[in-house]
Amino acid sequence: MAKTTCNKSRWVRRKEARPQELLASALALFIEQGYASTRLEDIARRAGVSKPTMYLYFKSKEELFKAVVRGRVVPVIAEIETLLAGFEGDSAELMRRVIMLRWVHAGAKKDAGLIRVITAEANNFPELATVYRAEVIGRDMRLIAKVLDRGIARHEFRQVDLALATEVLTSAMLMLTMWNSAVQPLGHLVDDPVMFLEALVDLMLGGLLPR
Amino acid sequence: MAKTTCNKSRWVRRKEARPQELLASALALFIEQGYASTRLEDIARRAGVSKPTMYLYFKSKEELFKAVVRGRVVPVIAEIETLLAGFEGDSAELMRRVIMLRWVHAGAKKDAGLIRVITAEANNFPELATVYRAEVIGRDMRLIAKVLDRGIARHEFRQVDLALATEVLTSAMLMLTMWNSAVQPLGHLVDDPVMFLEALVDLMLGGLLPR
Amino acid sequence: MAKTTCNKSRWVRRKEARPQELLASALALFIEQGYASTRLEDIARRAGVSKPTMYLYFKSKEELFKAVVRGRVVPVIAEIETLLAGFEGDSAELMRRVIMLRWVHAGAKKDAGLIRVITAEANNFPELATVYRAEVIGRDMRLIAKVLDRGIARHEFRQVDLALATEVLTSAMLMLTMWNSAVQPLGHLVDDPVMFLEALVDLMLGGLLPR
Amino acid sequence: MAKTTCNKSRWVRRKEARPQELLASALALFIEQGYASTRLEDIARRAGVSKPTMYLYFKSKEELFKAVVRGRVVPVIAEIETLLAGFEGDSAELMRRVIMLRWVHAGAKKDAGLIRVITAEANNFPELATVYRAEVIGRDMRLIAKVLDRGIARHEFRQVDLALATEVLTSAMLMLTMWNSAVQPLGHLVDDPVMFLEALVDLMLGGLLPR
DNA sequence: AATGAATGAGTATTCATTCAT
DNA sequence: CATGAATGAATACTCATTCAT
Repeated sequence: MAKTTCNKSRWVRRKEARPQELLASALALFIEQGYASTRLEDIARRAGVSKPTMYLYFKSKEELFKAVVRGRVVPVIAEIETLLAGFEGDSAELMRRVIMLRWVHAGAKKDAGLIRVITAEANNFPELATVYRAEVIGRDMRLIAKVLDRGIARHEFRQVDLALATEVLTSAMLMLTMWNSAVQPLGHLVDDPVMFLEALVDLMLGGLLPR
Repeated sequence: MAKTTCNKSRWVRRKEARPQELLASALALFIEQGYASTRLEDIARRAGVSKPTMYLYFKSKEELFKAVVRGRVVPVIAEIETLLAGFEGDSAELMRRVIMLRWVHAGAKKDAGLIRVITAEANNFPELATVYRAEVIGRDMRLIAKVLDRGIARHEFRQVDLALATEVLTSAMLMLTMWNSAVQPLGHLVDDPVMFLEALVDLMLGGLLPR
Repeated sequence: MAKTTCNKSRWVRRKEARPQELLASALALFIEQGYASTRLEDIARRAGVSKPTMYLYFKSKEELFKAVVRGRVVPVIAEIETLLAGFEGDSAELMRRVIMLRWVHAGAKKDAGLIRVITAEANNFPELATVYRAEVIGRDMRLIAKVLDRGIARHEFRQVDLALATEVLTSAMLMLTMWNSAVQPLGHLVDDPVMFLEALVDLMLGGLLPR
Repeated sequence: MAKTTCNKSRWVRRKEARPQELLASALALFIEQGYASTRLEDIARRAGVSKPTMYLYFKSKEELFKAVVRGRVVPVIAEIETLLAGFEGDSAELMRRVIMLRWVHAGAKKDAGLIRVITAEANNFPELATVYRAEVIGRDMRLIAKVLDRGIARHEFRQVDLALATEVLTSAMLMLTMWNSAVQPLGHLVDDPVMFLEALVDLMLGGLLPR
């Protein structure tokens, strides 16, 4: 059903695809240039439509931005959550896998750069920031928290403060995401994301102190 | 005697102070609203001058922005570096102190939010991003790297990869800075910065695994 | 039937006509007030459109000016050239006719005042001046030169220096044009253009010296 | 008296020289760039003073311009007039001399380009144009008219219309002046001013028709 | 549904002009 | 007298948004 849309014609398919094309175009440009610096006209052109067409689907530039953000809110890490629901094995390994998966499925993708835009526009779009914080980042954190919780419960991890440890881990991951998406000019804060993440996990698990 | 400059006329002359006032005003507004959304007029008003006055000191909005960023480049953590040059004692303690100092002296200040703006505008102002990466963030990283290096040399730390460990630690710190400056609407990613940093240090040093 | 385009709404669409209307408006105002003193807004208003509309057709005030000038370059005296191609009769008469025709068809028209603007802005728009000199004035001169050449070849004129004689004749004609277009305030340098031209021809042909 | 100004000091001399320096600077720049495009600041700099200084001597940019023009009104051709008052000899020769003198003493000088500016700004500064027309050009014309009158009276010239012949001759001369001052980009309408003038005189006197 | 054409409300920037010293 | 500092009033240009087709 739903997804089977036996498109009567290419034209009809277009009609239904338009919003998605616009959202994708907007997302890409917002990430590249920021919200304020991105011209509606460029978004339209990139989506292969004319400027006024956007107004058929979104009430304003602001609404378009909101739609872009909300579009990211839902689907991101749902899969990861299920994937790991049934995991057996030690929590250190689980942690490693979760973090890597989350990177591959989300952080590494170009779209992840949206977090940069939202952070930048936090004061101009408070509600957006709030929603994003709650739905996207919050979900990330819950993911991490679960793993930590499991590790502690199973005495595989020290009894650290759950909330704080979650924050620390998430911070490093998010920073990687932001930086990685900030394209060329910032120069890699991080040489190789995967190695960075491995080091993160290693340090988080084993600490600096010799044992 | 006499001429006790009681200037209360239409305007006041303060050649010396003006640039600093303008830079401060611009910095505050850029952090609050981002580069593109900040109107020159607002910067001027906040600095207590009229719009054209800025052009007496800066050639354009862009130059003003660059000056703002360059102004941050030099002084930030010079003090910390000296402070710690003569430190005696174990490296774990040193790490704790460095991170806390850096927070108090730099990250906690409102100005630190500039990193958000630069990250956001990285593609629009590549040179700026490069400079900032090299001069400001780079210095941060060198600071951390020194501590790690010392710890490893003295066998107080495990023999981790220096570069990667530095990246991990710095990332978490920078994320804290960005988030903390993103004011209200993003909601605290981090409840209490100091506790966050303590947790960071604790985890970094001791790891999650029980010993 | 039906849709008899009775557009009386906030604005009207006339893609085809607009550029010409704008050019005409700009030409008139440039001639009246000069390039620098003419405000884009006035040009727009006079053309019955809003300011931004001009940017739909011309990239900048400068481009608009260039277009105005280039628009004059082509068509001016083409007709005269053909008209006179087949002329039979003595060269004195031909000279008289050419000069009068050129006046009626070009110099007497309001548009001719453009030469004043171009002369005034010669240093600010060198390329324009060059083009105008070559294409418009140059054509005028070639016209005159042909007549002179013919007269000399047929021994109807003295064997004067062709180039110089052309310059002299053209100068007087152009001055008439400039002055005539400079409207009221300069006071007529010339009382009656036609009489002026007749005197010019008469003097040029017969000279002052009695024979 | 008057002109002997035994300047007490260099400083005092300065004070008296200032207006002249400003006028000269303004004249040069107005000729080069036109009235509207010339910035007060540039005029001041070229005169070696600061912007506000001009306001000590002239009420506004407009007044400065007027002063520039009025300054030209008086002295220009006074000398020529006297020089020729006592001329003996035939009028053809007189005509030649007058025109050449007038060129050397006035038209050839850079300042003569002012006529271009005034022509350009005729509509914006009507009074100026009127004054200039009457005082400067008018004097030129009277000069020519005298010569013509003399020639006709002495039966050395044909009995042409005095006013019209004057206009024709003056036009060519003025055009030469305007063009010559319009610097490089217009390309010489006239290859060599002196040869141009010789041709002018020759044609005016002898005409094109063979005798 | 889609768009070419048009515009209102800005925004950075310039420049003649004026204070206060 | 002279000027560094400051500004009000413009002006070119941009951009999100809307109309009419």
